[in-house]
Amino acid sequence: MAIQEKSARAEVGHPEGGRSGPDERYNAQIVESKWSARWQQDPSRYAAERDSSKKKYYVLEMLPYPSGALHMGHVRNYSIGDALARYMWMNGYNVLHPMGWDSFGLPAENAAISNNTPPREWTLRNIASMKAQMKRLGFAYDWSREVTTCFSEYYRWNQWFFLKLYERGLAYRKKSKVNWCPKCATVLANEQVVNGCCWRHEDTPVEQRELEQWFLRITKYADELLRDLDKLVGWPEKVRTMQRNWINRSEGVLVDFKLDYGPSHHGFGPAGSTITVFTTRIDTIFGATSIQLAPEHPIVADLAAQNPDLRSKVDHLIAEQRRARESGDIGEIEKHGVPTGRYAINPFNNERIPVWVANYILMDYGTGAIMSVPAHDERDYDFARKYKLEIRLVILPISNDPEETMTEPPVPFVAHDGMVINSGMYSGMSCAEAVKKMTAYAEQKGIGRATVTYRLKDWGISRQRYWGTPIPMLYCEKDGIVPVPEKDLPVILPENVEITLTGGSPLLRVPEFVNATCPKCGGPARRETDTMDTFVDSSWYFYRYTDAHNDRAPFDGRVADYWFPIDQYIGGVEHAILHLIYSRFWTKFMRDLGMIRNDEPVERLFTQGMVIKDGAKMSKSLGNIVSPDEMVARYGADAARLYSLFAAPPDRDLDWQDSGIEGIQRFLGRVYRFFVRNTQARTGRETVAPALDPEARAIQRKMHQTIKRVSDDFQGRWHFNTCISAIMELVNALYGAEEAIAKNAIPKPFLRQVQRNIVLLLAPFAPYLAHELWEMLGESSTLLTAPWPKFDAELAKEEEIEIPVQVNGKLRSRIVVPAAANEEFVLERALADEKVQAAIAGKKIVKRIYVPGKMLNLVVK
RNA sequence: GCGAAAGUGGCGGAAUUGGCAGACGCACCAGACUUAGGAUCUGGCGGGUAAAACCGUGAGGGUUCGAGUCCCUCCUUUCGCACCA
Repeated sequence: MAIQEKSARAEVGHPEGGRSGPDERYNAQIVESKWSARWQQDPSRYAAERDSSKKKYYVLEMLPYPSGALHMGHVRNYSIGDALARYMWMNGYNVLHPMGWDSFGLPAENAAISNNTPPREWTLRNIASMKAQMKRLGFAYDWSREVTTCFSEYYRWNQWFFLKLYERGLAYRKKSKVNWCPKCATVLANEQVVNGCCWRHEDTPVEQRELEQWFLRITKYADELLRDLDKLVGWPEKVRTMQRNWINRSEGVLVDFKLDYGPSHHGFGPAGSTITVFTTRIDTIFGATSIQLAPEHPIVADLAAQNPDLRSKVDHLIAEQRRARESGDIGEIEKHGVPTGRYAINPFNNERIPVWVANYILMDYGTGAIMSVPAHDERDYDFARKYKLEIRLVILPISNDPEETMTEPPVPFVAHDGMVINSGMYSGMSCAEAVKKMTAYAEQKGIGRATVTYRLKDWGISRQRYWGTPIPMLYCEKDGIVPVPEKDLPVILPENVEITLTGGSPLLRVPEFVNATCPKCGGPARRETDTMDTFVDSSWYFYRYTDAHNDRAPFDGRVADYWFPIDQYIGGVEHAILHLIYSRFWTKFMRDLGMIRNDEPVERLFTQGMVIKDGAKMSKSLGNIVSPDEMVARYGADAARLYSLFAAPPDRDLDWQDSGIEGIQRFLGRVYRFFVRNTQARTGRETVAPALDPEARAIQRKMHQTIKRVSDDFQGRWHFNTCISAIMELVNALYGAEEAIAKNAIPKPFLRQVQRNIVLLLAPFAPYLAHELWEMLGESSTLLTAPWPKFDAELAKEEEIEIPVQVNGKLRSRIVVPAAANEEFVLERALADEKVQAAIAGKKIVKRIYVPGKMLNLVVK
């Protein structure tokens, strides 16, 4: 209520007033509606040029999910991107600044269930309202290139890509353990599991299910995805590290240990007679004193089949691992295990070592089996201590001191740069040498091979959901898995589908969809009813912007070639390993298809901080949401945008304060009022007199300094908060000069130049006010492409500078000297200063440090 | 546990290269204009003092003529990774 009263009153303004009368008051609502209406009339206003001779600049903000309304995080993201796009326009670039909708996904289905609205209708309605919000906020998007991923014009190309992947063996179907979110009622990719829970439901533990699924062979590009991270120097180091960790390449050796169950044993189970372990430390193999298997290892299943006691113990370990995974503190659980009573032979020394099952061995990494070397691995050490297994030292530290080398190190000794001992013919070698020789030996004897293991797994893209891209595959009784022929694309997602979160994919219950004809034999076939992960949609959408209406291909490679790579991509860090790794993979695949020539999609990446309120991330459950609509209604779009840039540097979290945006609103009003009071119609000739009075000169200096500060930040740190401070300082200086203006001490043409530059500096940040003032100045050119102001380094220089004078490092006085003064002059003035004299009285100057233009320090005794 | 970033007035934040700590804004205080102020303008605003001195950038050490900034130890917060063999 209070809010409404307030805004109502602000809109009307107040009939009377002190210094600022009614016509001086800045009414953002009226001014912004006026410009908004004008901008709508020219849809090609922000269109990128085709066949331009200008240098291109592709600036992109991550496309939103059409949830229904923008939140402040969006506003911040887009305010950064929009400021940059406008800055680049003003610098003469051919700018591509598009926007679209990541519009497939589960929330649409949830909405369908809770409000009985079809997902498509719900989604399109949301898009319409969010698009209106974006327009009201004044973001300069080229809407002629809008991409909506839930339209068949778009998702048919997802299907087309899928066929290409399938042709090249990069899409395959396999039955495997997959992550299942019970709330989403669908499978999740590894990347979508966060701390053992669903990425969308942080309190819902992910379950494991055995399902037939489609996978994309992203691991084929694992090495390149890792290697090329080094090239991405325009990316935050943090994101590169996260991707490196996620891919987690490790070089090692697979070694076969033959099972030796002894004479009483009758045959092996279906899993065979060999345990293959993966190790990165084959040099320690003579120190292996047991084999440890993951509880879900097939050999364990064989052994447990004959041993009910072992079965129950193993089941216990499996349950424990699952609990740990779900609670997210894998790694914290205590290590324990059970002996199987069986043995395996170390192929290097023919030693019989016991086979155990341990809860710290993961089935989904390496081979799910390790050789345990307690003396040289911390986990193996803990385990061996607990179960009294032998700890055998086979590596010694190397030191320059010969005596030290021979000293036994405390175990576990995990260094890689030691010397091998107790290892037969390998004793005396360095670790590195032993690794080489032992690997060669294993390969020669056929008992092992060098290999590379990744944590990165193939990308499971099947989703048992309705609102996504249908996977263009058919199952024929006679011909098996058959791809839908390219000419039959798109496979259209049917409408009027009953949506529930139980009973598998909703498409299963649509016979017209499921029942199809096999293109090979003409017989009956069943259509794949799973849809694609929505991260497929976002893996290549930014290529579509370059050629958004192509109906013969996803895009024209020649056009994409002009625009790619994206010069600047801006979004939240939460996509560091999801979207940003998938889209790198997709780019490499498209390159290998011959569609594009770039290896990477994004030249520079910027991850903006979150918007925080009262110390917590804005969320509905905490009730600390600030609605952009409300901010626009109360303070205007300019104020909302400007504040989102002013409150903190863009890479840091932003603490939203309502009183802060009021300050920004005041600033905009101050600028406006200054223009209203001091703008005069342009006279014919406008040349700025070369010599200015000191008061005008001070303004001129400040103006050039401000231009420099703002320009520098766009080129460098993007600390728009300080840019805006700088503009505020310039405006404050003009307020201080109003008396001088009144008595004509500031030449009018010069003042006009200052005003013009202020508008240009404001244009990327507060486009509405900037346009209003541009018009007020009588400018007829398009502000969007008006040249960015240049600063003159000479004019920005101070003529007189204040030099702090320190005595023994303590500030004692400040003296004002001409900027060009030399050291002798500064010293002379300093020594003449009373306070300095007092500080050095009776002492001798033993040293002096003069930093030209910065400070003078006298060291006295 | 490992790794990264951060810690500055009542608050958001400045100080880009080791060189005047606290720009700019908020809040607050005072004055002006006012019937009125939640508008606007002007001034004040780290602590301390009558004024100075002096103290002050998470804590403690160090390097330096000089440290918010560099080095060492520690604390706190946030983020990432976490039985990865």
